[in-house]
Amino acid sequence: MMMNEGKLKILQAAREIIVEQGIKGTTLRGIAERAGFSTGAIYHYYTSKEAILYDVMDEGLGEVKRIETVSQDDQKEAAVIIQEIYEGMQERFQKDAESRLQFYLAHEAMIGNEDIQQKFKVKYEDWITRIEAIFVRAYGVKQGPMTRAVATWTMAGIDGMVLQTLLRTGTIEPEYTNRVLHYLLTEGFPHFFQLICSKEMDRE
Amino acid sequence: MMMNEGKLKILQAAREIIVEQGIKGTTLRGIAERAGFSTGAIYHYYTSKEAILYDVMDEGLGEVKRIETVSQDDQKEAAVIIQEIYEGMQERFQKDAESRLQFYLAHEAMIGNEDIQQKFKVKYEDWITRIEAIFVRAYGVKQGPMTRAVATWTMAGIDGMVLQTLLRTGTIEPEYTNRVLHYLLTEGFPHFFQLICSKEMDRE
Amino acid sequence: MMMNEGKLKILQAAREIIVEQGIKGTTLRGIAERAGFSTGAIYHYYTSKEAILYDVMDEGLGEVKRIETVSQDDQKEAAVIIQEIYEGMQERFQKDAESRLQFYLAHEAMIGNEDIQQKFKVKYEDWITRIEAIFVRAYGVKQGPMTRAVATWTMAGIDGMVLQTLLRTGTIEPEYTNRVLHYLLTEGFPHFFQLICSKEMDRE
Amino acid sequence: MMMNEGKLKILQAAREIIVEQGIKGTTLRGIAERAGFSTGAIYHYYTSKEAILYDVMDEGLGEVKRIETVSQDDQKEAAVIIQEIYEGMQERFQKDAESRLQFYLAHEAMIGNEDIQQKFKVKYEDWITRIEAIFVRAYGVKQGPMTRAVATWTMAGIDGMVLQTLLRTGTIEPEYTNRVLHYLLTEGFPHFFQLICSKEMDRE
DNA sequence: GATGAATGAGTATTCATTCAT
DNA sequence: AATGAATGAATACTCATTCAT
Repeated sequence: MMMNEGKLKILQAAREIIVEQGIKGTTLRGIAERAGFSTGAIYHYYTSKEAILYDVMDEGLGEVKRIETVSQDDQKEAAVIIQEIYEGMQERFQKDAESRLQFYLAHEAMIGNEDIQQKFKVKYEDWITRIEAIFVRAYGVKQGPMTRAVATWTMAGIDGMVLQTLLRTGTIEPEYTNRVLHYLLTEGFPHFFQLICSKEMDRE
Repeated sequence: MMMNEGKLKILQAAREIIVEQGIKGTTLRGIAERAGFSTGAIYHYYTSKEAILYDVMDEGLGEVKRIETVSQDDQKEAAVIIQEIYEGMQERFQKDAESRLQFYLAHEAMIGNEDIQQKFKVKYEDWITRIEAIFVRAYGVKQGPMTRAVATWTMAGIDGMVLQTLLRTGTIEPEYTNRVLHYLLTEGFPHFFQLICSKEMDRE
Repeated sequence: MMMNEGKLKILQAAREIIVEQGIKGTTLRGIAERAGFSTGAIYHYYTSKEAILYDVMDEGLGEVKRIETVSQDDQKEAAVIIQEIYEGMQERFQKDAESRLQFYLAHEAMIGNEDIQQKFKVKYEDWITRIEAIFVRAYGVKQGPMTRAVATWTMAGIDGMVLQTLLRTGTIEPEYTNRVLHYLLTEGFPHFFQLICSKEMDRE
Repeated sequence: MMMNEGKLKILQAAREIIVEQGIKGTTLRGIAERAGFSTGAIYHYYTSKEAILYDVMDEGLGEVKRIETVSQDDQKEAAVIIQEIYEGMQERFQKDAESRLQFYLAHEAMIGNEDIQQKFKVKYEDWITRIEAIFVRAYGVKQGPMTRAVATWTMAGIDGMVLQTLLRTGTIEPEYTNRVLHYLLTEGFPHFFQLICSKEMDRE
């Protein structure tokens, strides 16, 4: 998707304003001003405000990696991989602006924008698949509905923690939740998969 | 808090419109029309739109129990308690409209509404404390930062799953995520607390 | 003009609010509340807000004496009479609320309310006539266009000083303006009338 | 201060409506219509109705000289100077629209608009200072609290006469009040200052 | 392409007035 | 008489969109 300089400026401006003011507080004039255009000029690049928001969402969801693909270096031990994902999540919690944009877009999607809903579906599939792949490699388990389910809950847990961070609920020190996360990744999940495997075997 | 019929009609109308259109799309005129009032009549019950939204939120967050307080019947076995909380969560995932309202309010809180932010803070504290209490009783562990941390993650997981539900990501069948939830509650968490306890002892 | 208790309460309330908030800020509901009535009840006493304002003006202008009629005690010396009028004016400058009401009504009259304009005309005639009478008696001059003109300027000066007081211009200490007023009344005006009289005689 | 055509149109429209209907009756829609704009267009020039009124006042009070600065031509005799100020006042009484605007603004200031109140304070100081300077030069007296006090009363008298004119009290023919004004300026005030000076000397 | 003035429908809010009770 | 809920037109203000230049 070729995108000229003007469009990029507009998108960047829109993203910034959405993060600062929310979609409700994002006006065309505000976007134009921040992008360095006149209000009228915007219409040379986009036919409507709606169109801009659509592209913001498109780009916004596209850019976010959330969970980086773990390097395909097979030599790495499980512990290293887990450490990497742990640090990745930690980093995720810091990215306030990006998370904010994400939740604002989710909000828009919920209101009924089906295009965005479809994009979210694809994105979540991608994110969860990546997490699942990491688990499969790190824990040496067979990929299947249960690995997917664990990955889904992991994704959900991250979303929920980010939400609490954005809402500034401050109900607990990160120190403790991090220890839980670390334990889950290094000991809880492995143990969990063992239980499942043995159960599955029991069934067989 | 006595609440007359007019206020109830207005709140109900506001709630419905928020769920359908989001807070952005919720106009006073819309509320008035759906409540069967003229625009001016609204002001007999509420001094501003802000005040209506505040009440919607107050009621909205107040009504939602999310995790029911576990009955104080000490005779119950851990398994029964866990089953109760499991079913409570299941039920939670069904309440689409209520969840939607919750996320819209969260959105508003993020944009900067400090009243709502404060409410959320209080609510999350309450919810998490309840979950923690259940864990303490069910698993027979001592209450402390780690029980709180686990409760916080549980809350986060639920939020994240509700979000995925509302976004209709449909990345996995509920059957599997439910099994993960069930395992976590019945075996994962107990084992997890054991690990922590033994670690704590090692330290000593 | 018989006036029942309800009407009096309403008028008093209206007067107070006008003084505090101006006519613009005077609402029927506000009047009703302060008068201890329901909004609807007002309409048993007055057919419209306009009618209330009209009565406020009627009463308002009627009550104000501005320059009290000097007692008709002929024994008094000029100096005493002048002292009385001087003190009357001093007192006038203190009556902030009453002055305020007066200027608000004048404002309304200027906007085009002809009834009020007529009332003001009558009132000013009355006020000026009183001042003139005092001058005639105190200075022992013959009543005529010139005594009237001096009285008119005196009235104007008082109005202007009250206006500056209400506007809080604070351009000078009352001490000095009072001395000017005192000199004018005790020496300036007598001298002034002498000059005129001699001029008039010159003409003859 | 560059002021484009649109702003000027709006100010002119606002001024006219204020004079016709008072500030209370001055609506944005009314201004827009008379200025030949749509309601929204107004906001390209002014950020609020408040801002328009502020500019009206700023211009309104700024333009009004009331008492022109007497030419600094030292050759002029006292009589000439006094004649000039006398004619200036005469002219003042004619400017109905301008005076009306002034009283409407004063009304607004009294209601509590602190910006306008401040402007009035500055303006009155300026006006009175000018009158005082004229007196000092014309009568050859030393500037001090008493010259200021006389100037203040002169200003007050003018205001009061303008008020009576606007209210159409018509209690006396201008012929007579003008004669009083003329006598005051040419003989009353000089004599008055003599009296004061001699009194001051008596004290010493 | 670019500008920014102009549009007009839409928003929350106010308030004199009405009317069923 | 009295209430106060209800009305609806009016108010200031916003903003996506258009269009002459």
